Amino acid sequence: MTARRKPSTETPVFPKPGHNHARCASEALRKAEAVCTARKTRLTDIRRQVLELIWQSHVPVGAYEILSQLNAGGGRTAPIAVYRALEFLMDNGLVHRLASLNAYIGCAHMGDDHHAAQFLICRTCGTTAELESAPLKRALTHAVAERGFSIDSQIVEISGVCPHCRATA
Amino acid sequence: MTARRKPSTETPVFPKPGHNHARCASEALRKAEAVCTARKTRLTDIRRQVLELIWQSHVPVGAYEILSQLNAGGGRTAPIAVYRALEFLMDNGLVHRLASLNAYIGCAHMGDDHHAAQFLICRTCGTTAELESAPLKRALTHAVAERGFSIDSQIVEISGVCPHCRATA
DNA sequence: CGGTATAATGTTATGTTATAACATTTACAA
DNA sequence: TTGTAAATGTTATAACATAACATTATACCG
Ligand SMILES: [Zn+2]
Ligand SMILES: [Zn+2]
Ligand SMILES: [Zn+2]
Ligand SMILES: [Zn+2]
Repeated sequence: MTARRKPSTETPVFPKPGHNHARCASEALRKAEAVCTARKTRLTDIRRQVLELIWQSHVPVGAYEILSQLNAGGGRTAPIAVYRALEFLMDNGLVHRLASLNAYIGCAHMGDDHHAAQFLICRTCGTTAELESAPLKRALTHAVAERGFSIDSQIVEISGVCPHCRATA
Repeated sequence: MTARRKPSTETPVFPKPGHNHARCASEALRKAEAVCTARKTRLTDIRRQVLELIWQSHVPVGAYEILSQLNAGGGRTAPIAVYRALEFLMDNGLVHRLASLNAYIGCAHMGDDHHAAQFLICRTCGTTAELESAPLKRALTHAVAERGFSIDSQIVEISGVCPHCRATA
């Protein structure tokens, strides 16, 4: 009998170049609707548009890049509108901000109310994925507690080269 | 026989409110000189001034705050000069940038050529310390390798309340 | 339905952080 | 000393983010 890992403990795969991303995006939007319904918050037009633009890829996108895409058709949306939408999306756990890039990415675990995310950022293709390593989380919690420090929030952003770019290089 | 930890494995202490900080600062400047000598780089006036300003405390300081202190006596230094000094100091491992604060802090391990630092940031007093946890480093390295990712650089910034502020509250 | 409170968005302006491009000066060594 | 590279000066602008206040949309109650 061959031992097989349970799905829940499998190491997540880094997003592949040719994957069906339309599916990622539509799934994300569907989940976002569900989250907002559950939380009795409103996924308004502009908020949905921003979320859709963010989910165009797994590459983090800057606020002003979102803005220029919003205004591509001659719109006149102001920066603040984008930042307000981003604030809403982050408050509702739908989007994360990457401090090392000043950019935003869709949350891969909507509704799971994880507030502390760890990221892998490929410096070659830009693709970014959440790490979600329990051992890492434990090591971090332990190291911090050992120093008498109490955690509010954390940022873990790891920059490097993703498996696909390594293979291609 | 009471077991005592070896000094090298002792958990570093978070900077205490009343400590002799003048000593921290002078030590830091002395080490910085040594590092620059060893690396055959020059700790020029402006670079030293910026480093001294950064070492005024264990609270990270913004580039424009450094700038205004430099210009406090009627100077006319431009922002770019500060950024160039910061770039030099970071390249030489004398200063770190905190992405979550857009601020800079003196490196606690000058000359040890550690390029990956982890930080604890007190949201109450602002005091920030390097974590340098080997288990955390291992967990991180392992989690990343497991996903076929190769690391270039990493950011670990943990925000919370330091032991002294907890005690005071 | 109509009124009212709250949430969301619009509008304008400004604050904050960081870099580009090119000129000039300084340090150092051949 | 004189050529060269490093450092700094000067001016302008890019990139990221928020303040303050007006207006509009939404939901909820009577
Ligand atoms: Zn996808
Ligand atoms: Zn890649
Ligand atoms: Zn000190
Ligand atoms: Zn504190």
